[in-house]
Amino acid sequence: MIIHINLESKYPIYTQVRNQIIEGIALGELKSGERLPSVRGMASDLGINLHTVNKGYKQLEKEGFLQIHRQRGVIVAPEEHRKADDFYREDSGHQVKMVVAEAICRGVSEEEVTRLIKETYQTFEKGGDTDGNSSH
Amino acid sequence: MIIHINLESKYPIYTQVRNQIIEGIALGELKSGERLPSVRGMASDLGINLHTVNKGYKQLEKEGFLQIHRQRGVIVAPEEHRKADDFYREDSGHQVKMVVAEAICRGVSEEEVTRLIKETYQTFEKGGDTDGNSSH
Amino acid sequence: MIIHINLESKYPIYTQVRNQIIEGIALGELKSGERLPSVRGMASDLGINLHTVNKGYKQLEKEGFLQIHRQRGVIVAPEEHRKADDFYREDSGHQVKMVVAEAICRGVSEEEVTRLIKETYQTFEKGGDTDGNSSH
Amino acid sequence: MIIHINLESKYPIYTQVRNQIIEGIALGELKSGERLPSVRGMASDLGINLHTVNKGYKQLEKEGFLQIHRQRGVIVAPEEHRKADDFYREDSGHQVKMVVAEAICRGVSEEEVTRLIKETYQTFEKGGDTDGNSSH
DNA sequence: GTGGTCTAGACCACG
DNA sequence: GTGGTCTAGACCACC
Repeated sequence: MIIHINLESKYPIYTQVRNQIIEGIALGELKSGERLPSVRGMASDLGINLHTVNKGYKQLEKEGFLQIHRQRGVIVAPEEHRKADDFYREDSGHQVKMVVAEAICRGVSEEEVTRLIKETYQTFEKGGDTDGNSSH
Repeated sequence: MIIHINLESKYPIYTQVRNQIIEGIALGELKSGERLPSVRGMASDLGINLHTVNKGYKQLEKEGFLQIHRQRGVIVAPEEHRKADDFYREDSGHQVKMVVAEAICRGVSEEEVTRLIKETYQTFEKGGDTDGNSSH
Repeated sequence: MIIHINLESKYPIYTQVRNQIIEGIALGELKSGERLPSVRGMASDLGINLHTVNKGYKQLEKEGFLQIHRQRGVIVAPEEHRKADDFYREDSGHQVKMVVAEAICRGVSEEEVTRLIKETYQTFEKGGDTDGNSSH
Repeated sequence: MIIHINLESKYPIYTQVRNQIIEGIALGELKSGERLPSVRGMASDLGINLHTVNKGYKQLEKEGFLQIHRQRGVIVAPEEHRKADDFYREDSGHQVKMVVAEAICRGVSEEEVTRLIKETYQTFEKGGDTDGNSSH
């Protein structure tokens, strides 16, 4: 599981960390129960501040993706802990709404969006993220 | 065109303004060439500062959704000005990737996501004519 | 002498009027002593506010390009009245400096800039220099 | 890198800041990757408001001259990010046209303009001080 | 009356 | 300590 940090990105670093860990789980690179590097280790690997990594981990814990134990370290939560809840549904619904609204405004058809979704699913099923590190 | 501001939202106010104007355009409530309230008028309606509205308007102008004229106010840009460009495609691609990744992590199937997209498109289409013939 | 107003331009309308009158003089379309449309006439032709035309005219008068008489209307000033003065030299020097500075920053060579200047001069000379006996 | 603000100038303060930073880059005083003062520092140095500095920085970022990072401050963009694009070419073409038109009207010969361009280039190449009357 | 510019001062997000 | 956001209020440019 390699994480790429783009210091030029408009997204804060802790969000990049969070996003790429979620991608890792979706790709199957990170499995339930698997252990992640310690906050210090990850921060050192990425050359960033340890508070930044900690913030990403904490958010993932709050969202049900990770479990943080004082002694046992950080592990990927079992699937049951990260089922879709109301908060997730509301948030993703909003994101989808904005993606669709902007697509309509820009003249992108529903077929194109659906195809993009399908292709994106395939990249995850294939287990190959080919998108490298664009704008993380 | 009514805009609701949520001061508790994690999204900054100017982004909420931006998003809801994009929704309005997608819904066809705002048509090309139509005039938006002045920054002062909108700010007063929403109970927020005029600079905040101005920032939302400026971003929409940069993105090609609006045109801001010195004294003639703010109008919705013609469709040609808001076609999909590379910057948009990269950004929306990233958003879609994160939506899909989180959906996979949360056990949401591709069918569910596709259905949500479809339903969202329908809510916009139901809104009626999404501009396109306003230029005659 | 036809003037085109671009309401979408970032330049104020009165500046567009001013600029195009200067271009007209440079092209020889407007000759010394020639009469310009009245403020009202020009405003009506262009479909703009008469104060806007008036502001453009007033600036040109201040700069020595026009003479405004209550009775005889607006005429192009004789060449002697629009010779280069210190104020002009300072201002154009500053404009040239910024053009050059930005060209350097953007990797545009001196040759390219000089060529652009030459080409621009040619477009004006092609327009036909019939303005008295100037030596340009 | 010293910036002079002229409160009496017809150019807005944020533009003066922008222009002089571009001059600094052209002169080689500011090199790619070099850090600029923080908005607060610069504002304090110049005796102006931090929002004014911020606006100048933001414009330079939009134009590709600077990169603004959340916590790492403001740095000069690498040369690749500030290559000539269509928008620049159109804008500089217009500026050159007006400089030439006014020069013709004022009886300034093409040779004089070309010489001024050459001299201006030399002041930048020399890395010398051109600041006699910058944006005053 | 419109948007543009500038100021002043506060709190937050980020690292 | 950095830039980001938001507020409040002033005056100017433009039409």
